[in-house]
Amino acid sequence: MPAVDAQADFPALEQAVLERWRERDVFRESLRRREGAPGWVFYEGPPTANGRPGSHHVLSRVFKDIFPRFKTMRGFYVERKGGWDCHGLPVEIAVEQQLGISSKEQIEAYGIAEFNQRCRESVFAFLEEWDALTERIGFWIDLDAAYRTLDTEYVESVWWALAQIHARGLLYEGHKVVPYCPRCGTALSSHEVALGYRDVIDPSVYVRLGVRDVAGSPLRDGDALVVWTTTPWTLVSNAAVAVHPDLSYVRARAEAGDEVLVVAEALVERVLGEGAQVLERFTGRDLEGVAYDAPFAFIPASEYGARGHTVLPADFVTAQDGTGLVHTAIAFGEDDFQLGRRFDLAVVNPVRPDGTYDERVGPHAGRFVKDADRDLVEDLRARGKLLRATDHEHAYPHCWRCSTPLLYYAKPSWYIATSQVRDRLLAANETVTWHPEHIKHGRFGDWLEHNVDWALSRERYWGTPLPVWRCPAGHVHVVASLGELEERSSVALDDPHRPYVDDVTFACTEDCTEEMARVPEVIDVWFDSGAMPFAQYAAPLSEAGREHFEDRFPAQFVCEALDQTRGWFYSLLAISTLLYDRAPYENVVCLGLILDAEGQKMSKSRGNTVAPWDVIERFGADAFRWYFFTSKQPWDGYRFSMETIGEGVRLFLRQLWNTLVFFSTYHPEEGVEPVETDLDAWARSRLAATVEEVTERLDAYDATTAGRAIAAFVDDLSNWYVRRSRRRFWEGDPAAFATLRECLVTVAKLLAPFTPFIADELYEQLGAGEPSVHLCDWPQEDPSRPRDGELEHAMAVARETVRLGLSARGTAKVKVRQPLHEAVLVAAGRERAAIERLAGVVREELNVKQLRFVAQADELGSYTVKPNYRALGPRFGKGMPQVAAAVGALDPDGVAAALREGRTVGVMVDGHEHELSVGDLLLALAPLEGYQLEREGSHAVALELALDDDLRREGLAREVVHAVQAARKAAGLAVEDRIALTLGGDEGLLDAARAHEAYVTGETLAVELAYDGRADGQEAHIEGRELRIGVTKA
RNA sequence: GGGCGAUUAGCUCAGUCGGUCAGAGCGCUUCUCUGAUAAGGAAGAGGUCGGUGGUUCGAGUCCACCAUCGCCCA
Repeated sequence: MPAVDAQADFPALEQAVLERWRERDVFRESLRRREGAPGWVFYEGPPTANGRPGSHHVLSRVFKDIFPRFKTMRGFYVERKGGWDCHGLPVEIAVEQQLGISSKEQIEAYGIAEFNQRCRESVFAFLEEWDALTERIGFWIDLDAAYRTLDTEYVESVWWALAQIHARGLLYEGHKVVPYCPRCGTALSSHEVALGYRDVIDPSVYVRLGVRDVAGSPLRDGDALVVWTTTPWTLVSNAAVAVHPDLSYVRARAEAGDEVLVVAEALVERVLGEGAQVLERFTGRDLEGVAYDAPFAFIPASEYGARGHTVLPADFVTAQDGTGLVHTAIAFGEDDFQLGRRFDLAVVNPVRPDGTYDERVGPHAGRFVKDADRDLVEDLRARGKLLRATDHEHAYPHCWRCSTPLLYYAKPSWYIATSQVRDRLLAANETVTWHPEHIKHGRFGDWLEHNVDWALSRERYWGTPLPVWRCPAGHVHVVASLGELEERSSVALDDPHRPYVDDVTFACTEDCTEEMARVPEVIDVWFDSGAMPFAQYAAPLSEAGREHFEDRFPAQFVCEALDQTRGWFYSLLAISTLLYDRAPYENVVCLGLILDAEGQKMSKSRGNTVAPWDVIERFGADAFRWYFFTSKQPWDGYRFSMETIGEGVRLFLRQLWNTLVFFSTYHPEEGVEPVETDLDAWARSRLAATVEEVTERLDAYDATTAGRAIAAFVDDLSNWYVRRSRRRFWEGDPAAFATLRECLVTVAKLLAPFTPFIADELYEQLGAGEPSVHLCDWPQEDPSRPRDGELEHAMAVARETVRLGLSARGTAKVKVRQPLHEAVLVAAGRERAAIERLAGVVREELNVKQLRFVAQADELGSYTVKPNYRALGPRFGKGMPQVAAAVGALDPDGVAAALREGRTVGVMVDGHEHELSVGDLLLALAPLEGYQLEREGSHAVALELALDDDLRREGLAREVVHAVQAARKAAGLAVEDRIALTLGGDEGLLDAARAHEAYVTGETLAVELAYDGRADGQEAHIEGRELRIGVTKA
């Protein structure tokens, strides 16, 4: 093969690979080759293309890529259909900003048709950049056939799903309390609410409410209930006070005061201060029905119904904070609302949609409610109803686009009764494998446990229209398709969006003469994306689509960021459970957040985002991918920095590449006998082990460990196999080439899902047959070459021995270039056999003439003996300290001798004799004077440091070679150039060179060697002696 | 306020079943090797494994509480 460029520029190389993929149509070919194979299904969670893709999109896209690639190579047919999320408030807001408007009135004045047309265009504003980035990072997905949630067929599938849900009685209009932005005039989704929490200071007020009707209760006239709130503006519509029926309450008097107040017993001190005097105890149940005077008189009790301004029992009340008595304003809190519904209290809302009080709240009418807080508190104080007022700092939700504090409003909305299928949701979740595992019963399972009905409708414009038609008599019909709509109305719509669909009416489907018209709302975008398993194929309305869907449901794999637990992961599960009573996915990988180098969340507003293109241009897509896959477990999140990615390039990709460069530098020689060595067998065994581990980890969706296993193998290959085998490559041993080639080709395949560019270039350079590595089958263990565990162990021992020997040299400050006579090794049994098997390797690495084994350490050091806790702990339990003491008192050399001979050693514990055998004790070596010795556990290497003249000369000869090599390099010669060499200078050095002339010429590729020391040569100094070197290309 | 997760060397992270191993890489210092490598090898400095209790013969690992950070929710 031709020589590979060692300085290859990876980003440029990747561009060339991309070009090759296009030319050879590799992605489609990889699918064609698996036609008819068992399917493995991946669902693409659709992004919205109305903003630039960021690094976090690269993260999710590369994880969405790796497993489909892996499964394809494993023999599955893995369709990868792209998708785009097209609807929703984020799109509307972007368009509002373009238009410079910010309210519903302005949108309607602009015209819904025009507005929605703008939205339709804006959705794909950055489609080109998305497509370009997707291709550039090697995410193989079919973007041509991508589903789009705005397409008519897609909308129809969604309608069909809603009709199914309605047919089961699970779609209803309900009054619930929703977070609402008074400025924007719409309810917000929980997602949007989560974007806007902010710490604010609100008044914290304790209000006393005098009781009126105490008959049958433990209270007396003149007592007052104490309630607490941080939203004084809701007090004007106080409807009731809630207590927990089982909680203990008291009548009590503050130390200083004489009034009798009612609070939860647990909160007496917090509310009334130390020294409060408890007069009487009772449970909340006893308070039920007690009437009280409302904090404000704007709205009379009668408006609320029979139980207005009385004490009601409620399970949600706690004694955690406040007073244990909860101010209840039906329209402004979910708990309040449910309580009101239960006790038949009317919803009285004196707040207008724009967040101001209406005329019922006399002096405050027309004011924004939160602005009235302070005045209302003063009013309470003036009328003696205020017990205490302080400031309270807490997180409060604000509109994420206009910063207005949100209000919680009871408003009519359409809901899906998911809470009725909660058990089925939980059962479906049980069938899912989550990564990381704790999501299953943690964040996600917990969320399902507390499932509430899905607030489906949005009072907005750009979305899938809610297909609910209703007549003035209140009959409701849900339309399941455009075909049905046309049948009923004789109107054929091309575009199902607003405003066109708003005008379509038809005769009531019930026994009724009225005309049905569509309700004005659109639906939550999360329903769109959650419907993708069938809607992406226009199923079930299209017959072909239905078949596609049935073949591809459920998915084996979905992957998104952690925040999708309450988003897409939930909407998928909910819809799938409602329609098919099963989970839509089998394996979920959750990805963590991307943080900047300081650990701050990346966001546009902070301006600390890292543009993906910068990374790609500097290091390449593979480097980016490799960083995400292997730097850490993906769900833990990333601290993102260019430097870390650069490190990965240097340590892994560069190392791999240079191994290829080395391979391409030499060529097998004709006529050289292949000699397969232990090193070859070792490399292949390590390769097999790596294939096994990578396969196993990828099957478990663990790219991190899998990738690190590949890196460990490449390191072994480069820094041990190649380093140890260099001479065989120079000499052209075909066995070495075959081994390295096999390793590199297999690494290319293992790496294909991780770093598809470099893997493919590696494969291409090695000329391994297919047009692309991505068309290969995944490597499998070769039954004729099983793993050789004994050899892997032997090599590990040999490398450890070398490490100890080099350490000994380092300590003695004897250069490796200086040969030594002997290394003395303490090793026995399996270890000794291992070192003997690989003695050549050990001798060369340590540069010693011979190895001598001693089975016992007596010659080199003395033993110490320690108890093996792992073996003895379970046996002796509490007796371990005594055992340890007894073992410590043993004579180590005696123990060593006994164990060597297979005898046991006795110790006395608690007056009983116990026999300890070889596994119960750990022997370690202590060094003895006189040798340079390194030890670890029972294993040691000592070096004989004495030099004779022969060794010295040989050492000098190696110094000469070293100097000549430096001269070669300085002369700019290529590694394979043959030279004419002349040496001159110090006689001792020349003597050494003469004595080892074959070695010197062989190492330096000198075809001639003269000792006349020409004057134009380079000068070197070796141990203070001068050497003149002349190097010319021969 | 609740739920979940995290906390190990200056930085980025491993650490399996509770056992005698407190680790790797990067960075730093000093050597060294080089016929592929911006590479490799050796030595050194750098740690109360966030804290406090508990369980246990034995805790980085299990439990409780606390602190800090993050995410989700209220």
